[in-house]
Amino acid sequence: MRMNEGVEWALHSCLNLAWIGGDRAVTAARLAAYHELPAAYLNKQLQALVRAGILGSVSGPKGGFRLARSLDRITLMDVVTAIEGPDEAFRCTEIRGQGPGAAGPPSAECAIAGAMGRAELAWRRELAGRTLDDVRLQAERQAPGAPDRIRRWLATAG
Amino acid sequence: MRMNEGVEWALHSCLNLAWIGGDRAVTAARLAAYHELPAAYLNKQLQALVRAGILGSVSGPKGGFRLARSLDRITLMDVVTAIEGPDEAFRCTEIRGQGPGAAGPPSAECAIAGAMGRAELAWRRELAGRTLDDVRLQAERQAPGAPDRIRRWLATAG
DNA sequence: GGAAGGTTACTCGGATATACTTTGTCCGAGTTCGATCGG
DNA sequence: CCGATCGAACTCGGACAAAGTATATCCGAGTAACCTTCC
Repeated sequence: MRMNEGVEWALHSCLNLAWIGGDRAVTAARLAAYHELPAAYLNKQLQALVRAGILGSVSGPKGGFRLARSLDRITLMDVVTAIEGPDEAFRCTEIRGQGPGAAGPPSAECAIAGAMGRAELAWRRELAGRTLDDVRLQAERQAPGAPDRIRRWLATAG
Repeated sequence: MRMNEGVEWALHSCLNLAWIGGDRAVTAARLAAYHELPAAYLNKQLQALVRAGILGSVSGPKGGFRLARSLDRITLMDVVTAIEGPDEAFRCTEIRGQGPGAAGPPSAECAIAGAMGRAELAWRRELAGRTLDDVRLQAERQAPGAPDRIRRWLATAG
C-alpha cells in the first residue's frame, strides 16, 4: 500500500503557489523545475487538482495554474482525494458470502470491514481537520526564507 | 492507494482458525475453499503471517496452519504490517531539498511530511487498539452461527 | 503380536509467470501576445 | 500615429508508452503417516 507520489508534489506546489501570490499564474514546467520534477507528469497531477476545483488553469502564453481558493479553505483531505480518488484503501470484497462459508443473505456489515473502516475514518478525519494554511504556517516557522526564495527565483528565471 | 487484498483474506482466515479451535492445524487449501479463494495465493499470505509470528505452520500430512497466540494478543495492526510491510503509505522524498528550491542542509522535518505522518499515525493507533478478539466478538454478535458452521463444514468435508 | 524400516502421499515454502496500477512521455486544441498592415 | 487583422508561440489537456507492484501459479524440500517386513 503506497500513496501516489503526486500527492507530495501537489501539496508542495500548492504551498509554492500561495507563496508566489495568487494574482499570477505559474506554468507546470516552472513549478516542476523548482523541485526538479518531471514537468509533464506534474502537469497531469495539477490537472487533477483543477478537476477537483482546488486550482484554476489558464491556457496560452502567460498561462498556467493558480489557487482557486485560499489555503485555509483547502484541506489535506481535499488534495489526497483529488489525486488518489475517492475510494477507500481497504475494500471489503465480501468473501464471507462466497463458497460454503456463505451465511445466506448478508446480515449486517462485515465486522472486519467495519473495524478497518473505522481506522481509516480516523485517518480521514485527521486529514480533513488540517488545512494547507496550517501546514504553510508550520513550514514558514521552520524555514522563514522559503516564501522569499521562490519569489526571487521566479523573478530571476522568469 | 489500494490495500493488498490479502489483508482481508488473512483477517478472515485468522477468525476462522480461532473458530475451528487451536489444537488442529488447517491447510491453506481448506481455508481457501471455504471462501473460494485461490489456494496457492492465500498460502503465500499465510506464510507472511508465519514470518510475523502470528501463525505457526506444520508441514506434511495432517499439517497446516494454526494460531501462534490467542486472538486477544493479535491486533489489526499486526496483520496489516505482516502483509503490507512496515513502510508508511505516504513517503516523503524530500523534494524540497532538490533543485533551486533547496534550503541548504535540511532544517527540521518537512511540515508536509509531518502533517501527513500524524494522520497516518491516527490510523495506526486505531488499528493497534483493536484486537482480533474484539472483531470476533462483534462478528459472533452479528452472525451467531458462524463458528458452528465452519466447524461442521470442516468435519463433513474432512 | 510387536516393532523397525522403507515408501508414499501430502504439506508448506519459495521461485517463477501474468495482470494491472502507477509513472512517465508525447502530441494536438485552444488561447494570448506580438508583429504587420492599412487607414 | 493608431487600430484592426493575421501569424506564431506558448500553455494546458488528454491520449499513448514503459516500469514497477500486486496477483496468481507451479514445482521442489521436508515430514508424518502408513504399509510391509522381520523378529
